[in-house]
Amino acid sequence: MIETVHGELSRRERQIMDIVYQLGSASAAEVRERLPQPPGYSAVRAMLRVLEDKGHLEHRQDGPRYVYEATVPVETARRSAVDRLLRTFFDNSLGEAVATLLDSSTSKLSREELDQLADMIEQAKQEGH
Amino acid sequence: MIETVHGELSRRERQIMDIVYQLGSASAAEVRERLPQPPGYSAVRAMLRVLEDKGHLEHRQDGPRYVYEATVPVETARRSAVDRLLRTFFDNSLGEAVATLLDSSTSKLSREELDQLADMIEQAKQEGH
DNA sequence: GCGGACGTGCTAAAAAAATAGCATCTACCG
DNA sequence: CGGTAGATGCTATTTTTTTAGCACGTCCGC
Repeated sequence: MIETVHGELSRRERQIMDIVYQLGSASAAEVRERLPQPPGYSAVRAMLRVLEDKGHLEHRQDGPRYVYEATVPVETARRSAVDRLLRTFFDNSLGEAVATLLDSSTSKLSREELDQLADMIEQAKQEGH
Repeated sequence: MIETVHGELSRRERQIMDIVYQLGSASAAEVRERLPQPPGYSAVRAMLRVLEDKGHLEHRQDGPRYVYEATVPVETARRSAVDRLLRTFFDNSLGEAVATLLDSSTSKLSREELDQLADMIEQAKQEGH
């Protein structure tokens, strides 16, 4: 079982990885802007370097600056993040989890999205039996 | 915005909080058993104490031993964990998230569960318009 | 009642993480 | 050009995390 993002990372490292995943790719400055109680610029750079050493990030040169990106593709990281959430908070019950998502107050689903989901469930039923 | 569990915790602290949430409540020994590369027993106890100091845990006496529990109710922690996941990996798209859950290879949904979900979506449609 | 297994509290120490500072390099504008 | 803004690579230092150890208390079976 791979934990990919969480589990073995320190506090700041985790925060940084989250930001990088959220943005897709990011420069040191972009990361810094989004860090809570952001440390100095070089602190951020130092941590990016560490994360690169550990193999979690890689950079490419973009003009004058480095742009970092996760080595583990977002789909994979997402998958394991979901698994982790499921395990920790939903006792691995997919149903419960979907239920919580659906009644999320954070964001509303549009009619189309609901239809899409209904289709997906329908399809799951087909495949299921 | 409350991050409740993640964000401000150190590596071990996070691991411990996850375990406590997963179990509902736990003794030092139970936590230790589940920690990856578990440290010594007193190390675990020390961290539980720290987490209690910080206000994340509280304990009650259960016979001879302490049993720890999160101060923030599961529902709340769950909610903010979900929000975080949504933000980090799904660009706040509920639809995408549900989709990922549904095609999870980790666990299959039973016919009943699928029906339940269909109902929930139906209901969301009702409320929605 | 006595000894051991299993608790706890506290403290000290080792290890890791987080941060800042400096020297240097490069691109670009006036 | 020359200088300024913004990068980078290192290294040193401070702070936090993580861990172990010791002294003491309590419950239970023999």
